[in-house]
Amino acid sequence: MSSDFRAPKGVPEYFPPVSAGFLYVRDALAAPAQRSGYGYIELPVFEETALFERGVGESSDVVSKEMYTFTDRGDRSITLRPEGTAGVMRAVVEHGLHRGPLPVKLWYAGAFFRAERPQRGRYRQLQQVGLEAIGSTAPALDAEVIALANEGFASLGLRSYELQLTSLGCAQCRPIYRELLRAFLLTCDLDEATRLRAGLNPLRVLDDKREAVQRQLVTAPLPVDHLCADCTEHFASVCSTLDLLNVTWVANPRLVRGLDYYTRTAFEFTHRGLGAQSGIGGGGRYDGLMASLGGSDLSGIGFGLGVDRTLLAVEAEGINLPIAPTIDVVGIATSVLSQDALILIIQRLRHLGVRADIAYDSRSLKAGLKTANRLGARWAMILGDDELAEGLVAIKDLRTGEQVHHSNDAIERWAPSLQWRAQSS
RNA sequence: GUGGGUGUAGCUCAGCCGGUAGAGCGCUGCGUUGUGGUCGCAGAUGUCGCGGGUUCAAGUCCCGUCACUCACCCCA
Repeated sequence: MSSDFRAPKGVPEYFPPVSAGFLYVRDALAAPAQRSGYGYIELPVFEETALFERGVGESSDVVSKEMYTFTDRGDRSITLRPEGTAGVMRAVVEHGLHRGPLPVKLWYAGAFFRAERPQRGRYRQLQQVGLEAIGSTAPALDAEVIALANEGFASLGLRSYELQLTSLGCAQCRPIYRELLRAFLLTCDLDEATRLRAGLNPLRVLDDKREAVQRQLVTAPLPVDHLCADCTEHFASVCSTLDLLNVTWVANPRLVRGLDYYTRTAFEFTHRGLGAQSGIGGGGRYDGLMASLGGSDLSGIGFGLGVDRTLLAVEAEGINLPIAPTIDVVGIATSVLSQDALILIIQRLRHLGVRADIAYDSRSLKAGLKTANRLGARWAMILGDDELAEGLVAIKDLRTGEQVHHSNDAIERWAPSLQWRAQSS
């Protein structure tokens, strides 16, 4: 409170015990990809500004007003990545990753940055788990990607979320529809900012939350009603495959993603109970993106899942994640002599997979036990001159109060009994 | 960028119509000599966000400012 420094505005920080939940959620969201043929890709957190301008689209809010952009010492314009897809595509093209079997399947996790006004669930530094499958237009791949996101959420025990799905059309049918919508929007009574958006990117007006706007849009033409034959068939196939995979979804013909590159399949996972920021993940197909970045004309599909928001969703549903305790045993030495022996035994235990710590600064056995208890240990291991003389250690079960002695040269035999396994909720 | 709410102990918060600051939890110690968690007793801790104004007197009223927060816009 009275320290000289504070964390930058809008940046969430996680520390024990909440940070364990953060790691658990992040890993759970990434797990489905890792067993489905996706390889890990580690990318720079900053890129040339132009990559995002061209990839994400200059008319998107993300690029036009939410990027952390600065000039580096070589006078280059650099931007902290606001999303993951553009960077993945750049890396695929740059390193020729698409010259192997297609589709190229990659997953990533890390921090992204958007210079927005922070609020609940909306941060300037956000954590995302994402994946991309590049080089195939197969609708079954769209379904796989969506199903993997769904599995991630479901594996956490989340229930009150919803998958919304639509198709935005392709390079053939979208431009025609776009003009149709633009013409329709000209007949509406809109404020200046919205009118401007209608001119630049009319699709974006469709999911405006304001009722005054939505009221005028009830008769607006919708993308799904103006798909070409190919897109219609593709979308129908995606839907039926999702049904086959038993993934529940609802059609939202007004769903529009915030990034300009999406074509055909677009989806979003929303959760009630996060406040105003309901999106916990989303993605879609981006068939023209790679070509627009100067690479081959390969299509792709992917998603980004918000780790911060998913953690909020888990909390909102009151889910107890099966998180293992941070330690099983705390060792207490009651004399200077026994201290060295204790350090060695603790090290052995750690190597055998027991989570073990030492009550370093406890001035008495009493204080040591108190420390062990407060650290959440299930057992205390006591080593004093008496035990040392007989080659023993005393193991006290802090829950029952029972105490037994073990020989300290048969550690392998009793170490397994000190592992407290996490229980699922 | 726009609007609302809130700033008091480490945390959650109380403090009425102004009278020089409190609770619970947590923390430290004691109650056993080598036995914690329960219980009992004792104790420590605050620029009452910051600056100004009104007043004999301001945590309390007024103005400004900063921070946090929720919401709009937008998004994960």
